[in-house]
Amino acid sequence: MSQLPTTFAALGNATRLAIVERLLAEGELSAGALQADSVTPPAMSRHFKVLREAGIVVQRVDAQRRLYSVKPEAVQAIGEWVLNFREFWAGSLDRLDAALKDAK
Amino acid sequence: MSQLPTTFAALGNATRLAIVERLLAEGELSAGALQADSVTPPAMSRHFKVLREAGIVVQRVDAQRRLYSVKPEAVQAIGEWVLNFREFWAGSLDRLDAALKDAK
DNA sequence: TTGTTAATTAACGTAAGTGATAATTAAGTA
DNA sequence: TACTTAATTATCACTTACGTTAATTAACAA
Repeated sequence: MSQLPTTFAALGNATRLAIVERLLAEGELSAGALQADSVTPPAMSRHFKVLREAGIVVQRVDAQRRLYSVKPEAVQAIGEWVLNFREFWAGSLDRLDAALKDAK
Repeated sequence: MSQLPTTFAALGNATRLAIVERLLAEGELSAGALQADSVTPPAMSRHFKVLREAGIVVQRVDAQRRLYSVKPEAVQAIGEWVLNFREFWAGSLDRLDAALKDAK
């Protein structure tokens, strides 16, 4: 069974999407560096857990710090889902198919 | 403000993702044709509402029937979100950028 | 050892999501 | 006018999601 619904659900929260976008833009960051002003650390911690369990991020331990980064496969899976329906885009996206394969 | 979290949240449910996938693969379908065995019609109806309010599908009325179809922009927005981080894919997806623009 | 920093887990309250059955609306059809 | 079909809205029950404060774990520093 596909875990795409789980992936989408995890990204279906503004705080978590912002976390993922920062990690994609800036690379590996600690929980503290990702801390949002609008939410408390415990709440952030549970958002990280949701992202981990959805297979979107991985955690690396460095002393007291927890360093997070995005798993490329997760974002790639979304890209491929969009591509599966490329006929919908007037068949103009076939080039992406090869591009995604190259990235593997 | 972006409505991407709303889009992802709407697709973060297996029943709704299945609805969207059928509409993408088969085109416009009625609520009845989309009816899943595992859920009751009222539940399906509310799933349609979530998808409508997220801007993912549009409803067209034909007598007693409600015909649904996917809004291309919604899927396109997801594709563009993935592309925004194409550096993450080793910069190999630049061709998709043009492809998505062509589809507009 | 004691204190500080970083992050998580525990416990709790409240809001939102999801499902069911029953009732309602609206449009055909006999 | 009934009757049937298609779908939605109303109501209710239950679960999950999300946020808070307090407590705990783990690692480093004085």
